[in-house]
Amino acid sequence: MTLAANKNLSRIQKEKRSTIKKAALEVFAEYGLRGATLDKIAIASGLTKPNILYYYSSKDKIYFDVLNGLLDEWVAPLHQISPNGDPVEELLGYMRAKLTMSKQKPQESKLFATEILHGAPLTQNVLATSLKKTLDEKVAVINKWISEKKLAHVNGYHLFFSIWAMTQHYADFDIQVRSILDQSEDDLFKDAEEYLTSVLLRTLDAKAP
Amino acid sequence: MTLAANKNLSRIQKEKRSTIKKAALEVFAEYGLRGATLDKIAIASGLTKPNILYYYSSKDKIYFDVLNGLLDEWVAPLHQISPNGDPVEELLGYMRAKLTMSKQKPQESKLFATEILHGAPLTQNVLATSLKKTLDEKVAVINKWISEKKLAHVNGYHLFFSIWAMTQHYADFDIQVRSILDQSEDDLFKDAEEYLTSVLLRTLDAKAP
DNA sequence: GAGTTTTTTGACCAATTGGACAATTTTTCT
DNA sequence: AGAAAAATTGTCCAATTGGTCAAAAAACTC
Repeated sequence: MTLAANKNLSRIQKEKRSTIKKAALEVFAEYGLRGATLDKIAIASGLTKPNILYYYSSKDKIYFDVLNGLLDEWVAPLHQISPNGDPVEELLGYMRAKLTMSKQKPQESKLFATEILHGAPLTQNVLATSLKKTLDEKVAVINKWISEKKLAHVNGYHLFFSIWAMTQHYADFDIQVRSILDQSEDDLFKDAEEYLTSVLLRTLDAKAP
Repeated sequence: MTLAANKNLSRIQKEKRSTIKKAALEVFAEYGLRGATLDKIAIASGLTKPNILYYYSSKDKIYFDVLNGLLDEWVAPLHQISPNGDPVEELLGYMRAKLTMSKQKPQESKLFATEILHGAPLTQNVLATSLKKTLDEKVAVINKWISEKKLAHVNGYHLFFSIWAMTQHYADFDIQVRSILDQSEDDLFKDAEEYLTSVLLRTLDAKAP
């Protein structure tokens, strides 16, 4: 956790804060920080505006709290990559975890994308410290694997960028994807996984030029 | 052009509309439609707010005009893919064109991303008709190439999705990329092109399982 | 250069916004 | 049950917003 959470909160406080965060996620994901209004969050949560401000002293505080909850979740799958596993399997697993997040938590992905797109006012710090540190470590693992000939010679940083980009695309740009492909969600993600698996397998295969 | 443009406009009208659109692109790309204000556009353009409203009757009209100019540009490289060229070269060229756009027109990319992310209120129509039509054609070309054994057996739609995602990522998420990689822009895009070329070459190679 | 049209602007307005606050209601604790 | 604490809400406010309008200033025509 980035912030001490649920410390000395009553049952009602925990419930209401959770209700507010859930509603706020919907609204922020759809409208962004500046486009979201307390009235919209109030309606989405079924609470009154002053009641929301009783739990969060400002709109920005809500945004901060929602976003902080997201960041940990966003980085989490990265920690699952084990230096001891099979390189290709580890990275395929990471891609699948990210793709699953896109399917099951599209709002979170969109909110994160909006935040970065608009200058990452609240996250730049975390990106430059915590995320960079974790990623540096994982890229070191990649480079070790490459030196052991277990992986094709790829740029580790850009490998992760491309995995992020390709998987999050299905959440962030879902409207575009769905304008073009008229499939059920399950079929779409099945095809996506198949395609991405094929791309990664070919990209990472140590036995290629 | 999506709309009849510059029809019977005086010199001043052309100049001022262009000034407004340029300033509006900056502001919309940074703040989104709802976060952008006429005051910000006024300051960015050096005009007064009523003067802007003399040329565009509303904020939405400005957004509409700016976005429409973008859409053509966004789809254009797709038309350059020729069924008669070498398949891999054609698709590599397309990827490079999109990557160059990300480098040279990041604001356009961000504005487009924001629009899609927030539900594509103005573009959904274009996506579902014009873009879908063009993409269907190009995927047909891909499938022809595959049947001629000139290309690996890939899902054409997801191939394009991944090219879009990977190239636009460098514009849309530049803040994240730059938080992690502390390079000059030129070096960054050189590495990106090298990596993406390698991914595409391996993904598209007809002589692989 | 007078007259007409186009462009520009200061002052203003109504609606929406984030937020304050006192009063009321509900919950909790004994 | 009754006091104290916590939760809820109706009402209000100042700031910001998109947009109007009449008057002034420039630009263009003859």
